[in-house]
Amino acid sequence: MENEGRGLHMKVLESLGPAIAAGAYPAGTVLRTDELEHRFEVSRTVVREAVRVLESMQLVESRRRVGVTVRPPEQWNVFDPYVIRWRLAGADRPRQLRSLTALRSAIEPAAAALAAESATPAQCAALTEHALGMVSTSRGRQLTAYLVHDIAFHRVILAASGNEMFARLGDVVAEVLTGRTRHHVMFPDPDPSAVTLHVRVAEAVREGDAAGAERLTREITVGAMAELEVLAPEFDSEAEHA
Amino acid sequence: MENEGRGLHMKVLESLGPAIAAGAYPAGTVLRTDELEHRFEVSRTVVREAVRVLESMQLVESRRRVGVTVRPPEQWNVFDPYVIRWRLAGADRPRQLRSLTALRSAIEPAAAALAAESATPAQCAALTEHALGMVSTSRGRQLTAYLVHDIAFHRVILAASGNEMFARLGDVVAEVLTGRTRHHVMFPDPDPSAVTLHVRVAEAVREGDAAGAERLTREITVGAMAELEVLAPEFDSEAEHA
DNA sequence: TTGAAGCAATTAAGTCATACATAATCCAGG
DNA sequence: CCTGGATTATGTATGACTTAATTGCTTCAA
Repeated sequence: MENEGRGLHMKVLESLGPAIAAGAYPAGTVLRTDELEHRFEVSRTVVREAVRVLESMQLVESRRRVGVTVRPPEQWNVFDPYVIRWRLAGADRPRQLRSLTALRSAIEPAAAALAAESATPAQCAALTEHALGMVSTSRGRQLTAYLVHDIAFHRVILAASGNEMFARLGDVVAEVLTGRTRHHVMFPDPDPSAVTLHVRVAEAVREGDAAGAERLTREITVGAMAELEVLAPEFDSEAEHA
Repeated sequence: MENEGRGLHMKVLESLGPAIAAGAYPAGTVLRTDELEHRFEVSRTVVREAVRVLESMQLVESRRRVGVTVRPPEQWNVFDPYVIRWRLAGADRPRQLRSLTALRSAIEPAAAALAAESATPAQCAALTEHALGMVSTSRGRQLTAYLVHDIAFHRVILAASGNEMFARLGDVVAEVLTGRTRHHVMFPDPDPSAVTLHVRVAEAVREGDAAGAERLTREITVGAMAELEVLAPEFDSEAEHA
């Protein structure tokens, strides 16, 4: 997701989006377009295009005579990749990480079960390759190399499920895994039992053992949630529905 | 989701979006903006805004000197509510319905388990109310009334999970349930066993029985998938990864 | 002859500024 | 309390200009 300078409206978007997602503008805040064009020193055209995109993400609502109103967080398109990334970069990162990990826990076991039934030989090979890659990089602070294999592994599982929506969550999982490594919400060395589980998932998928693949993958995601509890317990699960 | 005439760019969006989602423009097709403004008889401003939104959905990519290129379906934001609705209205509705039902099967049991642990009394009451409503409308071709309760029931489960991402899928589930009723991909009268399951889920959630709520909800979603197999078997599950 | 590198023309999107239209909101005036 | 114009910020249209990428031509070298 390398959307840098591609267009001036992107500049505005990459500035306003994260700010809104971080809660810098409480729900109900109104932004006037002429204020924005002055603030970012761009033309009306550019501001409007940025606003239209924010509107499509349900972050804001634009109404005549009143302005661009920030919508309450419950209405945001929390599945939009941009919104996910912006929120992960912002203040409520812990809660976001919890939500995403719970999502993973629900999706990945199901994806693994489907993958066991329909993965191609090439996908099985890739799975084994990355699982072994995780084994060989799990010691000696090779976190970056480990992360690459970890992400690739989960991407293959999701893609091999044959379900386009599961497959699309590959980016999300990548963000989560990258995020927890980059922000050190992870032990210096990966949990050895997690590494073993990945190897066993690869085996189960290759052997067409759907139930096994599902169960083992569930163990992985349960572990991920537990890890989150230990390392970032600043929020209680119950606290989410305000 | 009642986005009617709200803005001219919406008109363009509601025309171009469904067309692209339906595959009317194969991946790689280039649309020139001046052609679009002529076709829809609107100004550049309007066309550009619509294109920006389509771009944020990853349906198209706009590049200088080349035009607005339609992206391959694998890159689309298939979680975007608009994209979901457009695809459900289009040609590959059966496949879309399969993907979404598989998604439900993964999410809803997990949501029910969480709901059993954190649902408020009000939410438990709503659950019971809608489950009973389903019972009382399950006979005599009261499909519309039944649908209202069915949607509400699943919405409450997802909301009561306390996970914002699960909660956001309420609209998606509503679309699926509405779609299968409206397009008659459903028997004249709902399956009695499904109705009973909803009542039992409501009980399990009320009693805080997470495992039970999860298992019963899984039975509901498995039933939904089976129903789909029977009534719309035009595609094979395996056929999805081209 | 071929082909690779470089350069200039072309083209369509990107940006800006201005003018005008439209629909909510606000505020008298009844 | 209701009504109706004044107000105001977004919505739309248009013309002029900028920018970057593609095309294709030219040139030079192997």
